[in-house]
Amino acid sequence: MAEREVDRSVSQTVKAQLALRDQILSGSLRPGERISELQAVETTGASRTPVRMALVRLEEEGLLEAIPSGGFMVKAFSERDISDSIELRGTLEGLAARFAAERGVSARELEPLKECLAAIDELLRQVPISIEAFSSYVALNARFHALLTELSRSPPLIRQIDRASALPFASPSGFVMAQSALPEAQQILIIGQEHHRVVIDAIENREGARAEAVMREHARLAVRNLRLALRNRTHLDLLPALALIKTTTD
Amino acid sequence: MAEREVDRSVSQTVKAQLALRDQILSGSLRPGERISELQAVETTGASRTPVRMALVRLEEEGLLEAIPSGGFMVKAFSERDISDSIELRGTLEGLAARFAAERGVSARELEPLKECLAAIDELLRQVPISIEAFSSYVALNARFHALLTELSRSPPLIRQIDRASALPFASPSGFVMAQSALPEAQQILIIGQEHHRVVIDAIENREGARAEAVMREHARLAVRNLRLALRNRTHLDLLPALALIKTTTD
DNA sequence: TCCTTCGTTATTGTATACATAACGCATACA
DNA sequence: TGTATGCGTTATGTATACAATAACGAAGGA
Repeated sequence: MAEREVDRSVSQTVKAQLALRDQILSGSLRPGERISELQAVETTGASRTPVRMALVRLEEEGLLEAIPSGGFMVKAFSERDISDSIELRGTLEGLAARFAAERGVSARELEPLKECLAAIDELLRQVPISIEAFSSYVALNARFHALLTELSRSPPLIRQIDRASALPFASPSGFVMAQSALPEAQQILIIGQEHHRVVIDAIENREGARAEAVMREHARLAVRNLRLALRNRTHLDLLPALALIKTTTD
Repeated sequence: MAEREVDRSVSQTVKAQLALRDQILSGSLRPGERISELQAVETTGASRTPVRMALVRLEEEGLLEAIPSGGFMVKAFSERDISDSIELRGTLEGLAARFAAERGVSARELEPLKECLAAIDELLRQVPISIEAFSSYVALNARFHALLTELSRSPPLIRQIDRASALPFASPSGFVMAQSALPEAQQILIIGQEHHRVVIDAIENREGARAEAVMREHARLAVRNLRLALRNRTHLDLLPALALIKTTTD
C-alpha cells in the first residue's frame, strides 16, 4: 500500500501518541467517550498496531482508562482530582528539594537555576506583564521546576515527578496558565518567584526541611489559586486541559 | 494455526506480561540484558503483538527500559535507587495518611485497619516468630498499607502509590522480607506495628501532620534497615528482587 | 595493521488479515 | 406491551507477513 502518506522522521507510534494526546487535550474527544481504534487510525494516519501501542502508553500516562469489556475511554477528572494532583506533585518536588539540599549541590549546578530566577525577575519587572512576557514566564517556570527536579539526582524520584506532571493541569505550565485568569495574577507570580528564591537559598545552605517546606507551600498556593480560577471559568478558555474536567463536580 | 496451545482464560497480553515479569524478578533475565521479542514469544507462548504490548506496560511499570535504537532491556537499580524508592513511597503514603486525617474517616471505614492491626498484634505475640506467621505478617502488612492508601479517597494519589509500589523492593512486602534477614527482625516488626498504631490514632483524631510524619518515619526506618540487610546479603536469597540490583553500587 | 566501506543478517517497526467477543436490533412469545 | 432470545454487525484481540533499520563481519585499500 503506497497510497498512505508516511512521515518517516518519527515513529508511527510516537506520531499516533502525539496526535491522540492532542485530540484529547483539545477536546475533540470528550471525557468518558470511547476511543474507536478505527477512527484513531483514520485521524492519526498510523495503522492499528502503533495506534494500539499509543493507546496503551496514554493509558499508563493517565489520560485514558481501559474499559473492562475492551478498548479505552477518555478519562474524566473532578476538581478534587486536579487539586490533589497538584499537591501530589508539590510533595514530590518537596522531596526532590530536600534530597538536593541534604546531598549537597555544587555552585556550578545551581547556576542554571539562578539564571532562570534572574530571567523571571526581569520579566516580572513589567507591570502589567505583557502576553509575550507571560508565555516566556510559563517556559522559564517549567524549566526552573525541571532543573530543580534534576538536582535531586534521584532517577526514581525524577521519573515519578515526570509521571505526576503528565496530566496537563498538574504540570507547572498548566496551573500557571490557569492562575493567569485571576485578577491578582501578577501578585501570584511574584509570590511564586519568592518561593523559587527561598528554595535555592535553602538548598545552598543545606537546609533540607526548609527546602521541602517551601515547595509544598508553593503547591498549596497553586491549589488555592486554581480553585479561585475555576470559579470564573470565563477566563479559562486558553487552558486546553479544561476539556478533561467533569462538568459535575463530585 | 491450531498447533499453538492457547489458554483462553486470560488475555494473551496479560499472560505475556505476567510471564515476563516473572522472568525478570526470578533473575532469568539479567539487568542490562536486552529482551529479544522473538525469545519472549517462545517463552511466553503469546505472539508478537501481545508480547510487545506487555513490554510497553513493563516499561511504564519501571522494570524495563527502552533502548534508543529499538527494543527493551531489563532495568538495573543501584542501592540508592532502592532506598529512594522506599522513601518516595513513604512520602506518598504520608500524604495519603494526611488526606485521610484531614478529610475525615468514619469509624466504619477505620474498622478493617484496626482488624489488621489486631491480627498483626496476635502474630507478634510469638517469640520468635515462625516462618508461617511471618508470611502471614507480610500479607497483613501489605493489606494494611493498601487500606491506608484507600482512605485518602484520592484516585490520583492512590494511582501514584500503586506505581511507586510496582518495583518489588519498594512494595511493603518487599522491604519487610529484606528486613527479615536481620537478627533484630522481631524488634523491627514491633516498631513498625507501633507506627501503624500511631497513624490510625492520628487519623482518628484528625491530626494530619502527625499522621503524615509517622508514615514518613515508617519509611525512613525501612530504609535504614534495608541498608543494614544489604550488608549481609547471605540471608537475602529469599528476596527475588535482588536480581535487579546492580552489583557495582554507584 | 588499522580504518573504512559494503554487504549480509537478525531484530524491530508497521501493516493487515483473521478470530472472537460484545453490542444492538428485531422478532417472537408470554 | 414488555421481555427474552437469537442473529447480525461491528470493534477489539491476536497472529503473521512484510519492510526497514541497525548491528556485525568481512574484505579491500591506505
